[in-house]
Amino acid sequence: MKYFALVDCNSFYCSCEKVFRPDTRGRPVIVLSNNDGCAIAFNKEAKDIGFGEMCEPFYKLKDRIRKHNVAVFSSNYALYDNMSRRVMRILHEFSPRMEVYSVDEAFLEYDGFGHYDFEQQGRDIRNAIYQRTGIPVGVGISKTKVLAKMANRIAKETGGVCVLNEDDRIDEELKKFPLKKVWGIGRKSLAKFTELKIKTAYDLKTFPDDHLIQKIFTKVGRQVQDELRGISCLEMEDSEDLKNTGTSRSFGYDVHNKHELSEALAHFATHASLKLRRQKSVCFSISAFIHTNPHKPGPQYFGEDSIVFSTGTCDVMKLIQAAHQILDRIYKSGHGYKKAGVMLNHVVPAGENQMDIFQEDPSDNHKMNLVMDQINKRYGQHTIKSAACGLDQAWKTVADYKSQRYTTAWNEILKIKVS
DNA sequence: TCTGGGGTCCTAGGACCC
DNA sequence: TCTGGGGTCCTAGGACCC
Repeated sequence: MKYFALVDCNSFYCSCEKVFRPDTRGRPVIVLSNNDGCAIAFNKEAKDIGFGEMCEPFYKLKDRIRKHNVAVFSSNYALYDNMSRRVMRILHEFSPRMEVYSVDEAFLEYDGFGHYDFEQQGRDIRNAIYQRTGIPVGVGISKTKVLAKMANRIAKETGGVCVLNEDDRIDEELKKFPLKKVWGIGRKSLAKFTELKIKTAYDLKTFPDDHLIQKIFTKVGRQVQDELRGISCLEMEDSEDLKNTGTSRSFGYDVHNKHELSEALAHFATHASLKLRRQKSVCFSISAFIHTNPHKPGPQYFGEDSIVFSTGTCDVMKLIQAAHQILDRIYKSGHGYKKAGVMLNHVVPAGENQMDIFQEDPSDNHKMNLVMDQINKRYGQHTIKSAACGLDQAWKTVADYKSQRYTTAWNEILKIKVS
């Protein structure tokens, strides 16, 4: 019998900020999305006083934030990514079979051969991560991924570790567990389940008509149902390579000028191509889009197009060029653009490109890409870049409450004053 | 005034082929 | 004029996740 553990960092972004800002201890903490647009992460203190609705616009919260002395941060992905890596590295010591599911959570698999004291294992994981990173985590362990997810939810309310092993105990918890909290059940299917009078996880587990579930909720719904029954359908995914990747941003203001859009797209293509090169992959197509602000009244425009390459590429210059070609096709003057982005699709490992990518296309300058990456790694992001990205980048997103990159930039390292 | 960003998987249906 | 059946591949869009 296999077992799955789900380890999930408690309000991860807030916890990262708290590690370096002990003065926020005991205070509510909120982290904002890109562009300081809306609130996306809340610590327990913030949730306790009523915050917690995902993606509520920041401007609507300002009064309450002031009233409750909430500590507010712009999102600082350099910090979160680095803290995430530290957590994952520690976690890896606990099982060789690990799947990093997101920036703040990972599955561990335990095979059926060893005899494990899972309660103890859970406590050890928590202690190790907290001691070595300052990040608190919850650990849920059970027979399937869906049940491990559920155990993790329970763990967060009951002291940090929850092991669901005995069938009677599982059923008891399933009966108390609302369907909408089950992993894989979203808003749309919840409505349909309600029509079928399926309200709890237990209702779904014991629903007699499997064919009906298959018909309405497709394979996905059936898998959730089986997983709740303790039949494992969702395996560990071992490849961490992205299959698609992209970069997009909302702008700090409405952009009317095509030149600014072209700079932004160059910037996004640069960023996305770096993600490709990091995992030693190439893409066979690029798409780019620009769109107006959907929250504003008046005519909207959403322009998008793509270009397919005959050979895979991760060459930043080639991708910028392609993004600009797309912009020429989709740009319409007279609109104020609020958001744009670049996506790289049909991604495959560079080695799987029909021929060796490093010899295949002479127009791809790989040496130059490698040198640029090395310089930027050593001296900081954007030290060297294509002039197409522009210099002032006035369209940049707003981030008025950003903390320092304590762990990844020498000049922003934590300073301690002794007085 | 101010409303995020980045992913995955699945299915239906069209295009195409024999 | 009448006009089958079966298969594959691809893509757009839906749903879900963090």
